[in-house]
Amino acid sequence: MELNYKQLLRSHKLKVTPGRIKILTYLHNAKKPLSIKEISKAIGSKSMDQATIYRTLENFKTLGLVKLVNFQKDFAYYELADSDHHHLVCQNCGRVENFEGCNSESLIRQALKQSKHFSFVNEHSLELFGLCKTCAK
Amino acid sequence: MELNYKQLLRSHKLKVTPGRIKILTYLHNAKKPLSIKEISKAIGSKSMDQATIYRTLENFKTLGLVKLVNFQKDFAYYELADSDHHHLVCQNCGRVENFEGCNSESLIRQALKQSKHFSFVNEHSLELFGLCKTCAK
DNA sequence: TTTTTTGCAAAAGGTTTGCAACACG
DNA sequence: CGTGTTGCAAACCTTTTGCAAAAAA
Repeated sequence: MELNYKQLLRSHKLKVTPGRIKILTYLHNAKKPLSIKEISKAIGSKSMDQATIYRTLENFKTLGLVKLVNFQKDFAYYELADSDHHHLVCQNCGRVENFEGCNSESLIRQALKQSKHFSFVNEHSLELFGLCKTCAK
Repeated sequence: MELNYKQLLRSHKLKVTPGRIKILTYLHNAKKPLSIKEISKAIGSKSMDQATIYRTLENFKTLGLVKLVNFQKDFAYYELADSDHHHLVCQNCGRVENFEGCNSESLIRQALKQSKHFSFVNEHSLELFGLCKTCAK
């Protein structure tokens, strides 16, 4: 497990450091997007400075290791870029559930057909906001 | 035109003020999401304080007059909530084009079918990021 | 006149940056 | 040992807030 992360970092020409391993491990275990605050708290603010966490995630994002997720909050959420899914988000309690099969190919094809000025789509963001069953009662 | 905005404001129990009319008019004319900075510059920072613009848009958003749009930037973009469309965004020059027909009903139906914990979706965000034809050359 | 709205200035909160010390390879 | 990485503190930028003055109804 940890070995995979070492290789992953090396393959991106990043040095293997305890902080980077911790962040990757925690993101993996969480199985949902995490805020910097959550990551910082989980890892321990004494063991890793916030600035370093910000720099690490920015770094990972640029290299495509990690995705920035839009939860309509005023701070950033990140998740590992290891699979293609989107999120159902509870507007009341913040619960997150993944879903797959957004059929982005046909969506993008259709958008480009309508478009006058675009011929290429690189990435897309899609999130659904509603209420989980507990909060809907 | 302006009369419509007066009625719109009154129907939401908001007082009609020059600033509110200006913001609605400018959003209408722009036909694309605008940042606070753009709105402030267009309206004239002397004629309307930034704090008031923030308060006005927050207000409009709560009342459903305006939508917050996710452009993966670190500041907010708003547009009039008068039609249902999404955006193609150029990652190089920032150009924005609208597209319609995202087929959200079937998307939402499919997501809820997969979901263990959700039974209701209230709203969704969807944006496509790529390169416009000019920047793709 | 009564209530809402605005301007101003200060504060808050998230994120970025410079630089010297440190650690990986 | 050399270069990439980290910690610390300060700076930055967007957004929010308190309060008194001004404007709408």
